[in-house]
Amino acid sequence: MEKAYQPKEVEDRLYEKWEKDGSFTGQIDQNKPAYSIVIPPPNVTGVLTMGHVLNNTIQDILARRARQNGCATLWLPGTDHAGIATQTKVEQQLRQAGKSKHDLGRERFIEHAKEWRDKHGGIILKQLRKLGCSCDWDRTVHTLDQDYSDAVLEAFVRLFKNGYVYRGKRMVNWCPVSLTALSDEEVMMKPQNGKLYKIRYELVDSPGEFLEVSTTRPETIMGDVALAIHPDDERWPALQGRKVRRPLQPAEIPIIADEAVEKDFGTGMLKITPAHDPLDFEIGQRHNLETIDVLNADGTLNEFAGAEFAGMDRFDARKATVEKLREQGDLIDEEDHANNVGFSERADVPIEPRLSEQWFLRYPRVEEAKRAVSEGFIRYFPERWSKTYLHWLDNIQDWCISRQLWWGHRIPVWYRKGAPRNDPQNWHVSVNGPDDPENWEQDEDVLDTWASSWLWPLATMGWPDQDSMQKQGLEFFYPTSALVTGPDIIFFWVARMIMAGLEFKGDPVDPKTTLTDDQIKQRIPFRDVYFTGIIRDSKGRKMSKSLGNSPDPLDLIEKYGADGLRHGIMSIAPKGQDIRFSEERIEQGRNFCNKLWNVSRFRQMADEHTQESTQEEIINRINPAQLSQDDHAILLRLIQTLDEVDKLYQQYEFNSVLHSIYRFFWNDLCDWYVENSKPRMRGGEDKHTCLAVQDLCLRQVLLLLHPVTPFITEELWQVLGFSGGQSIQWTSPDKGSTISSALTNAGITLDPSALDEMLSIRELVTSMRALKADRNLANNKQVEFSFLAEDAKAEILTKHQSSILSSVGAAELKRVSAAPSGMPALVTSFGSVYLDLSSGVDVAAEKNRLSKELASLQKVISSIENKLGNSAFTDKAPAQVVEGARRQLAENQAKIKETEEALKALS
RNA sequence: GGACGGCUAGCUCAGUUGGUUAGAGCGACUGGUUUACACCCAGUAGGUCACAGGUUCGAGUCCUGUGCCGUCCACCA
Repeated sequence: MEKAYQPKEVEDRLYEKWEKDGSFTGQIDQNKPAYSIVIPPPNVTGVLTMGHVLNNTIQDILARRARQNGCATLWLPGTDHAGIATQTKVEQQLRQAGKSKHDLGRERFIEHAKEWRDKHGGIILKQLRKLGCSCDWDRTVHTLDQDYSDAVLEAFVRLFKNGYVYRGKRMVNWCPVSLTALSDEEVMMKPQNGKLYKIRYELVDSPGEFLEVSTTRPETIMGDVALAIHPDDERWPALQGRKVRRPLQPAEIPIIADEAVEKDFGTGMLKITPAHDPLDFEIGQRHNLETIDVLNADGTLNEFAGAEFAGMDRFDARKATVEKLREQGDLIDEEDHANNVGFSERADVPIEPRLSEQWFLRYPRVEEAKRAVSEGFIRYFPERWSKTYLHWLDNIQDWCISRQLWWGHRIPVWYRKGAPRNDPQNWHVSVNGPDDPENWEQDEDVLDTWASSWLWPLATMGWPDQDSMQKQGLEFFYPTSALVTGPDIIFFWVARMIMAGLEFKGDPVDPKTTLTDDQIKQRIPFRDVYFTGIIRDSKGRKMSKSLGNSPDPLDLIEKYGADGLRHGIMSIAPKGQDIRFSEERIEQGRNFCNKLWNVSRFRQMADEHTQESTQEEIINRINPAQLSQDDHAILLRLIQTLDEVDKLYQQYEFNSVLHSIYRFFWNDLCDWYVENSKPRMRGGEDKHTCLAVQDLCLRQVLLLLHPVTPFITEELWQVLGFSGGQSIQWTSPDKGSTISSALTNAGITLDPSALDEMLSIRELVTSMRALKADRNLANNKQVEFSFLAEDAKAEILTKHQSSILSSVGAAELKRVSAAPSGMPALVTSFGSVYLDLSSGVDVAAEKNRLSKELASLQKVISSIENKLGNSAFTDKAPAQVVEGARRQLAENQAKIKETEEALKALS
């Protein structure tokens, strides 16, 4: 074995073998419990980020643990077509070649985009393999696959037939760069420092008299169709029904009253521009006002804005209109104003509220979706996200699902040629289109990407085709066991998947009928949802391409190994908290693997029984008569750890899992047990027993760690001969109780007091080492100790003598009957320990040290005495606590006494 | 404006249902080639648990309020 673990020599080889052996294949097996996960499909042209590493490592841990536990396990991978993002990239690339999508036309553009996707796509799936992800790659799905596309259209058609889908002219969020409508969820509000302009409008019937109105968007004044005041506003008793002159594109517009106007904001007067503001649109509807749209789709002004501004970009036009108003004397005031502006998530430009014909979805099964989570049929980890989810459902708005793009699922609606489109009589809605296509033209728009990915758990398993569902095991694997994703897509994806599952899984249910609890349980797409945190850089900023603060996971794998990366990221991922990334953590993950490697190497150097070491065989190698207290203690700790880790895994407490394993493996097993086994292995009679105990521990540690660090654990599993010719993937760690009973059956009963004993011996060793270190004595300098203790304690010390000596670096630890004078002393729970220094002792320094010790003991004692002197405490506190305090008092008093004696002995 | 989360050692974080003297890793410092590992071992220093009240025999932990940081929702032109 190499001196240090070399991941590169192991990872690719093992991954290839696993894949070849079909380890990742999700076999339907009615004799086993099913365990399934569908991957949150990454953008097909995306590359692996740290977020993916976290997310997919967790999924892999769950999948591998399920396989170990004997489940029929499916982790289903795939990608989504990422409508806007991909189309934008392809268009960009065309533009560089001096072309636009219109030059190609729809068909050829899509062909082109597919080529582009196939060339640049799928990288991320290869990267996931590097990370060790155990996906069933034969079942990789893409949202634009034929079957998947059919499912998406089928869902649309069914929703349409049930009256959930409708077409309408409405105010939507328009992205002037991507030239498409967006859903509310795709709009991000950003605080902006803008200006609030006060503009005057002249009263038509009273020239020279003006009303003042505040606005942040003077470039839309040409679209004003009214001014509005609040009906109860007493400042303007007689304005209603009168008219003002619009200062740009002059026209007479009425003054109206509407409750939506805030009396206390600005001047209390609102200009109404129904084409460019959602609230104004509503008011316009109420008062039957006309709509003047002064903007083009790309955010430039159109001819209704007047020749002077037509063609100008909206932000240039803002400046120009302000100038014009200033010249006319209509600009009264201009002040700084902070407000929130909606930005397009993808293009990162302010969206325009825009009136347009779009397809909308009224969500199905909203009430059942709430019940699914509030009743715990679906469990959220951490639980608190359920509140966010429920709040959204309580305030749910219809979903604008049409996008003015070409890249995506084209809406399966055809209009009769030459007939008015707004009359549903002239519509044909079906998956395959009309039988006489020559008389119809299809809707130009495609569906929002999320309107395809919301079917992910269903459509990846063959829905809606009966044969495919049968073959792909929908009934077996659905509901999936767990979903691992970020809380940022609760609305985009999680909530929608739940509603889709409730609506589409199983036999259709009349929209008016509410689902029963049993139906809900069968239809939900997943049982547990684990929400990861967001990975931030060391300064707490979100990782992003533009900041360049996101490391390339592939570089990290190259440097630290996939296991190192996985271990590192998992150890810093508290449940649901954001994660502060730093490369040092990954380094620690690598170090952990190396430690595992080396303790195995140490074990192998002993060169015995490293073939065919099954659990039974290992236990048989133990000679019960030779078991030391240390053996008892480490086995007890092993059992504790097995139970603890199992519980933590079930709660998705991954960082605690690793912490627990770390403590057992590194602190207890390596630092203490293996160190203390060295003298025994020098040829003591109990060498074989000691090695067997090591094997037992190591074997379980590998099993516990395998989901997290699959490569190194598989490698060592083989090297140490635990395999019996089989991969580690199919063996689960034991429960504490099974190890216990296996030991009992072999005639081994563990002594429960061994644990405490080991801990106090370790404490003693620590103090003795510190006493040496204080005097600048090197660890390996063999010194002599003596101790003064009562018989019972002395017996224990004698029992542990050899490991104390080797751990501390001492030649002798002899019992004395009186305090030796002039020696540095240590008061411990075992009695007083004296360090024999051949050279002179700095008496003053020793006295100082002991006095400090005494003072701190006295402080502790007085606090306990206070407590015990308080009758309220002794009366009300549980007897156990009071008893603990008494015992503690006695112990500390004894220590004081000994310390005083030690002080005396110094002089 | 509303909701949620965070504030514990220089840094990153643990800290179960309130109960001994608040822990770990990293970093710092000191010492170290003992039959694995310097990607290691041993040890030391370092904390008014954000702040203010309250409940309690007892509060990092429970309650109320405040501050700061972060996230989400809403969107007064």
